[in-house]
Amino acid sequence: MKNKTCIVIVGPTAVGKTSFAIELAQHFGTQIISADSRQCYKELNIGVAKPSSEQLQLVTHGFINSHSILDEVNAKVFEEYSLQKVNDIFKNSDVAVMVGGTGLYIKAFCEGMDDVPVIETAIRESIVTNYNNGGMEWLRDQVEKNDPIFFSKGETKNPQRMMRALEVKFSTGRSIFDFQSKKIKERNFKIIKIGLELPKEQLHKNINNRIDEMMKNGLLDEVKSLLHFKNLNALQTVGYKELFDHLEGRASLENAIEQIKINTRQYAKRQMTWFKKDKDVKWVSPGSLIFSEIELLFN
RNA sequence: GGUGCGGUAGCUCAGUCGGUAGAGCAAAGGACUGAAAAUCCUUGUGUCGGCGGUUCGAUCCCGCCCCACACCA
Repeated sequence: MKNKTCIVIVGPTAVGKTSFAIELAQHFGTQIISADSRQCYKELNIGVAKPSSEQLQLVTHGFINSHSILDEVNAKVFEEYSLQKVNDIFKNSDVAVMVGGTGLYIKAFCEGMDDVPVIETAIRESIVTNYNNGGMEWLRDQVEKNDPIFFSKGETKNPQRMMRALEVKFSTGRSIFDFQSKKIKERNFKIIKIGLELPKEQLHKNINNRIDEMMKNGLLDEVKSLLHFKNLNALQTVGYKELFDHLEGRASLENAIEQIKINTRQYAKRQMTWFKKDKDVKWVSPGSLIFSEIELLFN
């Protein structure tokens, strides 16, 4: 019998996850683990809608400001980080709260990633360089030659997936599909998933308001200070990439802001596509759920 | 008032040497096990500005009108 429970709060950006999770954590007297692929970077603040310093003082948050944009962060890193963190929390509490919008990270935490050996950076870099020079033609050619299994079953129009397949093949001699067991890892605690949902019009209103707020709070200055790092993976981020375009003369400020709003809506849509597929999620509208109802879900 | 250039999908525009039309973006839906706020896939009927004329047939040619922009007066 599992006597520990992690409540996982999911939902699209700007739906109200942060404050909901804080209230929940306070109610249970516990801590929060963020599951957000951008809020973990200490250099990114306004544009990633990080909890305020006041909020961070109310409840201890893991995976917030825990990494640098220079670090390599990915789903596997998150799995290891979050499992350790949740077990720390369980030493003092029966309940932990996870909140975030990065579906893959939450999946990694709940179900685990298959173990693939770490790839040498030299291998990865040479693939990226070759792809930049040779394009999709080179990539498809290499995948067809080196990993026919992936070539027949994988996404052969998706450069990121193909590069991943290639680096695994070059590094281990095996197809990435060999490593993918599709087995769900057993966790020694119970997981409850709650999805926050709003009507689309309301969500879009929240998104627009939030972005206008970010601009008032100085997002442009924050982005300016990060211009040198624009090629880092951590800065392939909505709110930053569009303002880089503006700072480098490819877009007016007005158009850049409009583009942030569009890209954020599209991001929210992708998040909903991901979370709606997860049948374990219990959907509620923010503010409508009483904590005692959540306790009922424990059994 | 005159001349010129336009008026085609929500937006920007292409096109049909006359046989009722298509790209990009947006939008909608979806996928996604080490970049995931990333990456990728699928989906295009719209009085082709209005009214007439020519024609078997007009969004395309002709006439008039309306609207926008530019220049000249």
